[in-house]
Amino acid sequence: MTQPGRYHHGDLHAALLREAAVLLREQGVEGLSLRRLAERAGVSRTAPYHHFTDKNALLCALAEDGFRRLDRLMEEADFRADDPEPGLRRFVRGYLRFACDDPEQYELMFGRTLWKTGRPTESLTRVAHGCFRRYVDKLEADGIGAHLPGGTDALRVAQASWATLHGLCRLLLDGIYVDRQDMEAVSDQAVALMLAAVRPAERTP
Amino acid sequence: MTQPGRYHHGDLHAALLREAAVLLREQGVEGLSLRRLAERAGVSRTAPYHHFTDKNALLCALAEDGFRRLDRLMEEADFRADDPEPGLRRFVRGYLRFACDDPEQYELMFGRTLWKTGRPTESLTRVAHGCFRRYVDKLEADGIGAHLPGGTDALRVAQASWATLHGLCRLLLDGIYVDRQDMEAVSDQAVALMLAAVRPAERTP
DNA sequence: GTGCTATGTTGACGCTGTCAAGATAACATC
DNA sequence: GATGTTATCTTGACAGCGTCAACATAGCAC
Repeated sequence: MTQPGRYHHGDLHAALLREAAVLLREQGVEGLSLRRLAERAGVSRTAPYHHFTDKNALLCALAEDGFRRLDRLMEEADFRADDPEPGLRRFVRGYLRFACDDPEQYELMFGRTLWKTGRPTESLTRVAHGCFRRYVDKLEADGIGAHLPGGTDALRVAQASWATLHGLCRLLLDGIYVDRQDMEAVSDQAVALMLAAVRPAERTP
Repeated sequence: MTQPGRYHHGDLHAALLREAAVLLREQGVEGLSLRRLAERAGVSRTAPYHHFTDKNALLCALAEDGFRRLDRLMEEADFRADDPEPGLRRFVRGYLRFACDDPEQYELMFGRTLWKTGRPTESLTRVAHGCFRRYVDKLEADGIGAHLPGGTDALRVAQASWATLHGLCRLLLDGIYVDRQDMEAVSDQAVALMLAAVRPAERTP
């Protein structure tokens, strides 16, 4: 595909994304420069600009792939109404594993690079929101909603619980207040937290 | 202090930190370059290197200031044993306000820039950990520990609940799954989550 | 005054993203 | 098959960045 003698690359678009994913995993966003990327793909510095309007655009495409994988993880989630615990526990572990398997990818997906500094592509926003939407729907459809006390929106539970997961991943990956060896215990604690959220009505005053 | 005719600045160290805080607030970390900083302080490009070994060192100092302010917020926290809710609610609001008042500062304090990419100063690490330590101690001393079911460590509760707060801030500030107008509701939900965590023993099976 | 040290200066290097202008290949149309 | 259009890739250039080396100046101890 990348024949050396050819003036045209063949499928630079895909090659760039592929190489970018590798570079991201190995070096993080900071190590991912368009120039180095181009070099690895055996192409000149500015060639990528014919396939991505921007560095931002390329990163968005990369993050989008990540969200699609995360979405697949979402599909598999199953919060059974009679006892949500095992499903929830499996989901939490899956989420954490996703983040820990490729920290740089997770960072890119949820980090400030895209959402704050750069501007997220419309396409990226759609996929990312679809992923969250699926989580909310899952929570509702699988009957969690039925357990909620009056006035508590499933959306709020979704937001708060996702925040817990996300915060855990960030603290873990950046190594601030949680480190790798705490992971299991804190993960369990997070599950307990989230579980408690969906049945606060059972609390005794 | 910054008299134009003088060769020596007078107190460049402090001036740099002061100007850096402004620049950070206005433009974010991305807009904070040493060169621009030097220019604003009315000094040449490399002058800052006589006061900070590195850009990383300067950022660490900046973040350290933030942690000291956060620590003061920690001191004021008061989780009463008989009913932790109002204290917890006040604390959560305070934390969120802290993050929202100066998002860029919060980002710097907890972001990847310092903890992952750059290397945090020993001094920064000490202050940041002290801040968390105080939270754990507070939880324990204020009697939350007494409510915990056997085997649940206050440290775990601290980690999980801080993760919730942190995740909430990140989602909020980066504008991913939570936006400003959800803040109040999600904040309440977070309080409920954290509250549930400290009295799961009261759950009925 | 003499020397030492802290603090400031300019020059330079390599890296970055990105634009402009030109070269080449591929492909559609005649 | 020749021609024109378009997609793709090239080199050259620019401004910005962090940082090092070499040099200049001020302040302070002796």
